[in-house]
Amino acid sequence: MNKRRYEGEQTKINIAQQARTLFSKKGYAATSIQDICQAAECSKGNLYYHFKSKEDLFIYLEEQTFLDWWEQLERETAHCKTFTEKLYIYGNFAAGNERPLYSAEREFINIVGENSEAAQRFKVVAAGSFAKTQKFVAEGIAQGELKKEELFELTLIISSFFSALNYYSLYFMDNEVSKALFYKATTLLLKGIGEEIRRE
Amino acid sequence: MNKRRYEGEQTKINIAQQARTLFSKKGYAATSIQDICQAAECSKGNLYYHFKSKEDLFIYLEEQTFLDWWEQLERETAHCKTFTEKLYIYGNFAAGNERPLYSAEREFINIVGENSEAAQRFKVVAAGSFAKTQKFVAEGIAQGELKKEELFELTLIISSFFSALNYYSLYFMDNEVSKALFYKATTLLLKGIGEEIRRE
DNA sequence: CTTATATTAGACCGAACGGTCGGTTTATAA
DNA sequence: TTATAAACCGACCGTTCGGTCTAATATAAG
Repeated sequence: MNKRRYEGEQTKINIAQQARTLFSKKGYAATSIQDICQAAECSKGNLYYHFKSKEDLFIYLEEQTFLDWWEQLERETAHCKTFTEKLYIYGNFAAGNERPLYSAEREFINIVGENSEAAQRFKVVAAGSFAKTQKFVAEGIAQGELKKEELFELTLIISSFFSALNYYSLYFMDNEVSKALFYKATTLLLKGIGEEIRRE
Repeated sequence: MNKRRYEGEQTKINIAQQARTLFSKKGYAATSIQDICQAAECSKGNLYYHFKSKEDLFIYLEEQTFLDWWEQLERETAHCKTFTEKLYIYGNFAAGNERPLYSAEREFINIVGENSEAAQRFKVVAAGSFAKTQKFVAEGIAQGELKKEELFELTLIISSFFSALNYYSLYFMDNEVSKALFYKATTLLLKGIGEEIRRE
């Protein structure tokens, strides 16, 4: 009972991957189960064998992506000495497609309903992600590289800054150009967009 | 042929208003025509008498909202002497619900298709809005209050900064608290989140 | 070989959706 | 008063969606 199990696992992974691409590209509602099956080259029955529902699949992706994202970030920032360096890497990550479900998240909540079980599960994941970011930001403050603003607010500002830039920049440019923009944006976020002339 | 015309116009306005609220709260897909009819207390036939389709209604709102938004902003910033003052007002605007279709926009494009006629019409509106913002930012640079960064990039950064903050802050707080956050965020955007200790 | 189980397929279902259509109401012009 | 057209209604239609179900197949275990 091994080869069978393995192949099934592979199928599940493949479905998840295709679904992630589609959800991130087309959003939650506009991606139908049929679309996913077509992309993954599997039948509907097969998909529903591996996932309980569309909601379930989405949340699975959300959890998965969240874990991968932070794991990778932590690995790549392990060698950094300053928080500033880490922030640039964080920005570079956000510029990529590594966590591409932003645009579908709110949509998902809207459709399944704010108080549904699915929304609750989703919020647990989101809260976990936010907590990670908050810890990340706290480090920056502790190291004296960020202004001593209220932690929650500062985290909200930083995380929304990057996620939005990702969201919007994809309208206009491809990934490579986007990364250059993110580098500049990180600098501006750190040093401000304002000219320093006035020292009132 | 007067009272009739007037009432018809009122009905249309009412439908648009209710639709706007719903779209901004629930998104595009999750808001059904029935929902809108129920909120506007009118029949489906009546809605389709005033609007050609759901797409049409959405684009109508987008145009309408875009015009109102800038008109109001220009009125309220007319007295400002510095760009900085204007930016705070811009931020305050973004914190409110005055242009609430952000979350539904990408969704809309996804659903109607990138190359559909509806998407093209939408993009005209979006481009108009972006052009306005760009002009706004250019003023800030010209007045020496913003760093002389590349105009397009700086505009993208600023506009996405505020729209995202709006998007995310609504997860956590109501409008009043949100406005306070936006004030602080504007300051940080101008002066940077980084601590200035190092002058390497 | 037989049996149990994991996996896959796709026809099918009811619900909900956007949109249509024939008909009704009502203010106004004649 | 009557004719007209704007404004409005809600039953209805075709389609698509998420999801189910039954049958078939492949494989491990006995």
